[in-house]
Amino acid sequence: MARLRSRYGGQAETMKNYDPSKIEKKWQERWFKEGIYEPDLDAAKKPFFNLMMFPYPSAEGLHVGNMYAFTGADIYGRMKRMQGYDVFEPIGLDGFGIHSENYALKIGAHPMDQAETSEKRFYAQLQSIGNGFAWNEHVETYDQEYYRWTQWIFTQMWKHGLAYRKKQSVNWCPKDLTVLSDEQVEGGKCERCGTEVIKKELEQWFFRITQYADRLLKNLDTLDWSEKVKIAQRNWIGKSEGALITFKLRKIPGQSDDKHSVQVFTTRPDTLFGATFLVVSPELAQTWMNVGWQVPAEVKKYVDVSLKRKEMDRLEEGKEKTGVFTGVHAVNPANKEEIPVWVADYVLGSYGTGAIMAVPAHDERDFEFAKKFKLSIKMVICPHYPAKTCPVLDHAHIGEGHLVDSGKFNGIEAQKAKWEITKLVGGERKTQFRLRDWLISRQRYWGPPIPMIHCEACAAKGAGENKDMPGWYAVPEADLPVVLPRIKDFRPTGSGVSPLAAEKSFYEVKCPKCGGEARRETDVSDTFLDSAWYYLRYLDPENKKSALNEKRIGNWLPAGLYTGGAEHAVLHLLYVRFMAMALHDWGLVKFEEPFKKFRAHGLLIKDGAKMSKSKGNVINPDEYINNFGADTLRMYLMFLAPFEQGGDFRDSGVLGIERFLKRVWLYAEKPNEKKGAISLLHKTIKKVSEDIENLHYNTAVSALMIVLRSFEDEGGMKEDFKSFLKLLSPFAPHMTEEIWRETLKHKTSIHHKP
RNA sequence: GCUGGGGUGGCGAAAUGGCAGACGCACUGGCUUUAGGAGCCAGCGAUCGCAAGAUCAUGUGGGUUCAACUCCCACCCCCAGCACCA
Repeated sequence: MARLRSRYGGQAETMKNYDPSKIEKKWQERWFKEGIYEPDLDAAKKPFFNLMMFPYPSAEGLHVGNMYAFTGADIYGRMKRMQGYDVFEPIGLDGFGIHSENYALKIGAHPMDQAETSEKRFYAQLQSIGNGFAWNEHVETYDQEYYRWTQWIFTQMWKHGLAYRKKQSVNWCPKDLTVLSDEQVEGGKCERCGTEVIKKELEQWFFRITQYADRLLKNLDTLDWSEKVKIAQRNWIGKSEGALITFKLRKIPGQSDDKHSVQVFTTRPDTLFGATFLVVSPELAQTWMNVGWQVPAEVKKYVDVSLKRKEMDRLEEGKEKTGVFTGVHAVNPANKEEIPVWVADYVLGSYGTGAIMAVPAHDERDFEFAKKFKLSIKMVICPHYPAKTCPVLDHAHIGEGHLVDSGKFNGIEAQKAKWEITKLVGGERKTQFRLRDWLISRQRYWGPPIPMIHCEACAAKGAGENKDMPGWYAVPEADLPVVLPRIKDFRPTGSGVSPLAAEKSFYEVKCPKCGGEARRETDVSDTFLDSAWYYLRYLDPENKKSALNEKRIGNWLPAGLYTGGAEHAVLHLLYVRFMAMALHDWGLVKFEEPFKKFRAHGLLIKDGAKMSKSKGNVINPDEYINNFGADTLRMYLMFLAPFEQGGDFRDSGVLGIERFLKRVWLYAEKPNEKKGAISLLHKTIKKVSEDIENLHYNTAVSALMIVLRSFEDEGGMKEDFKSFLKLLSPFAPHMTEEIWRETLKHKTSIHHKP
């Protein structure tokens, strides 16, 4: 970079004609003044909501990767405007949350001050990239007038029975003394300091996203989204059709009777006759111990050790399976055989019933476990039926076949006997999802305080807004927002509560019901709640009466295009769909799906690695904009590769685009007005339109280069050059505007909708 | 392990059944210039050849076709995400 700067930085002579530093700022200011990117939100006839994921301003400034994403989205929007749409392209800051708080901690600033600094810096940078942003409609998630409504949404969740509290284990980093969200844990280690994450039992708030699992899954089929994102969501939701089957327990140590039983979930009830043992999760074994079952000491020890480790670590180390026999036996309800019950950490407490029937002959994991502990393996599905040559297995047979050793079901195709066998043993069909409820509370400072109040007196009387959770009340709407107080020591406490729990003036509050002494919730909500509804607020950010402007929402949404990173495939993009469905069910919005079309952009690579701060290969766009101009950088970024593929950033490539734009500039000064190759221009108009529609910006740029060459060599009429400028204008909005209005003397902007 | 994307010159990439390498970077030669790391012109996959031209070439091995980067089968490698979900 230093070399490039010395090469071009002060070279007034070479920059004499085309000086982006002069024209870009000028047009940015004039566009804003003229309001050319502000559609009429109430009366637009052809609304097109061009939405892009808003950035979290946690780092030193805007990253060239952000600029890549925003420019790519902007080009699409600019084409839509040329096609006659009223394009609305807002931007904002996702400034609440752990990312921003961690950055403030790192540099020793207060998050409130840091937010102010970052906001100025980000908005200045976002101005400089030349997008057609609607600056009148920005939102910042840490703004009181914004989070007031985030809190309101929380209270609505509560009122509709979608918010609840439950004790649950969470990720805990013992060095940073903080809880971490799942996405901040990488391979069992803290994303920030690399310390082994442990788990901690804490009472937490959850949103009942699982209630929407089926709809979230089904609607995917109707969406025009990047296929990889849809697949990731399907896997994450993880629907399984199976059966719940009950096994009676016997010989329970410390229990005199045989009344107890255990229920398992299986997708393969057809293999029931082959179930030769049961396995329960350490969590379930713990509950048995809690009610006084006298299990052997080694079982107790195994359960203790397993529970101390995080589920994720258990899975990671799980090449070699571990487990112990509990001493308990169960009866296989199909053939009445008595089978042993083991406890092993390969069975998860959080999925299904926390217990499985093990069919080693037809399940890889059970097979491995049975081999290791020398448990019996009984084949009940024969792939070569009726030739009864089922050999000794060296791996589980999970494929198809006919049942054998299965009583009256012998000879039947396994798949067909599934539900018959379930019926025989009194089991029930059950659809199971992998999706878990959304853990929404954070024991941190920098977020919207959860707007809930707990009253001991009411709880004692069993009073409250939810009979399952006596004593809990939502903060009344008139009392919102619950303002996040400025406190001196905002560091995470390490004791399982938010720093707000040390602020008496914050948590001491009157009960909204009985008026007695009550305590405010001191946790804040997850930053993903802020971003689950931000796009709705863009349409009326100043609205003091309501979170949503239903009329405008009806006109502008679902959004025509949503773009962003694929890393949010199952986080933000799932939460935002869930939220839209909830709002839909409450009658506030008309759609269930907020984004008709979603496209994930690719990642920028530098020196063979993904750009990231830890790798030290992050590019700040400012230097490039200062030296070459935003137009050059925009166009260079788009020229790298197809937008959805990402690109390989290298300094030297910028020069090619700079040369091209200078030639455009020169040509505008001294056009070669001969007839030229008209059919080439027409083909190019078609190609560029199609390429932009498909987000193939790189080939659109190359087509424009070919046309310019043809103008230079063979000439082109003025009208043809104007067409060319229009095609170029989404990529280089400032320079084309300068030529359009200053050289060609047009009265209105080249970016005006026709 | 599963899922998705990908493998083409020195580099980023085009071409989705019809002259492989468009467009750009880098590089080489020339012109211009007081000079230029500026601009312009030309060349630029490999091998052989003074040249015309010939042969080879899109991860590997097979196949379909008059014709394959493109379609089919098997395999290898890279990137991203998920990962004992019963």
